[in-house]
Amino acid sequence: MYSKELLKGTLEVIVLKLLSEHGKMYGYELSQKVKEETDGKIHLKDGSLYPALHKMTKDGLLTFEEVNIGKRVRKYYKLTGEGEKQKETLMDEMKDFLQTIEKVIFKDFNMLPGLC
Amino acid sequence: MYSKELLKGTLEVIVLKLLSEHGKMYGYELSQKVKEETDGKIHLKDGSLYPALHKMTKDGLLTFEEVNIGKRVRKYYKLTGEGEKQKETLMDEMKDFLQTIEKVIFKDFNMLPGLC
DNA sequence: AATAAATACCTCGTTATTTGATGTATTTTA
DNA sequence: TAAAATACATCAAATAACGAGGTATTTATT
Repeated sequence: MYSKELLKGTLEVIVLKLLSEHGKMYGYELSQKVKEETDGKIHLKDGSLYPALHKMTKDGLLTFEEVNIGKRVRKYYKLTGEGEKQKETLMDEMKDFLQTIEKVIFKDFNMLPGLC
Repeated sequence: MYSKELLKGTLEVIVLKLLSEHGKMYGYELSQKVKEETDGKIHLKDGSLYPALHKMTKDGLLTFEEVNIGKRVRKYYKLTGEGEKQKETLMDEMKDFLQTIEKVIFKDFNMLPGLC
């Protein structure tokens, strides 16, 4: 696991990206997906994820619908138009950020060839 | 400039890397160097940098010597042995982190393959 | 059948880093 | 000579993620 400070600012863009990719997902599914895709290196924890989903909904980036699964209720989230725009913005920012960090810290490596 | 959250957790590793590279540097010099190397995209601000240098010194990662330049005093910082070790640790962590973020957010990026 | 583990949501006080504001003082440039 | 750059410093405020705690259902294990 990474120091939590490093993760700051990554939660929102990760959620937006995954929802953009998969159409609709519920909270628990998002956390499982991220854990799976990062080999357990990134955890979207309950205490971070649910408040973030609520905030993003309040900010107009997401909407949700409740679906009954037996006696449980799942909240499926999806992007709004604004959420889609924000996804683009944050991904551009993230890409630029990764490249800048790579340059200043790893200038003698080429660790992120996919971002060229 | 990046959303300030993204920069969290990057300050320490940046300082350690630059000091490792240049032997000894003073605060103002560090901030100028980072600004220069990132085309102004990353600012180590006074309010962040000086407290961080003090903390890292307290933590045994840095030592400093004061040098008189006319009537001014510059504090030249350099890495301790522990600081060198911490540099390695944080660089490894950062590299892993960047690659993980790239994987989860930019996995389908293969635009401009000829420019790599 | 009983129990543990996994699923699925939630809240809220604590924590830690960065920032912005503010300050002092010297040296260089216009 | 005034402005800009150099060079250090402190501290209250902001804020995002976390940990701890909670409720409840479903599935797997013993």
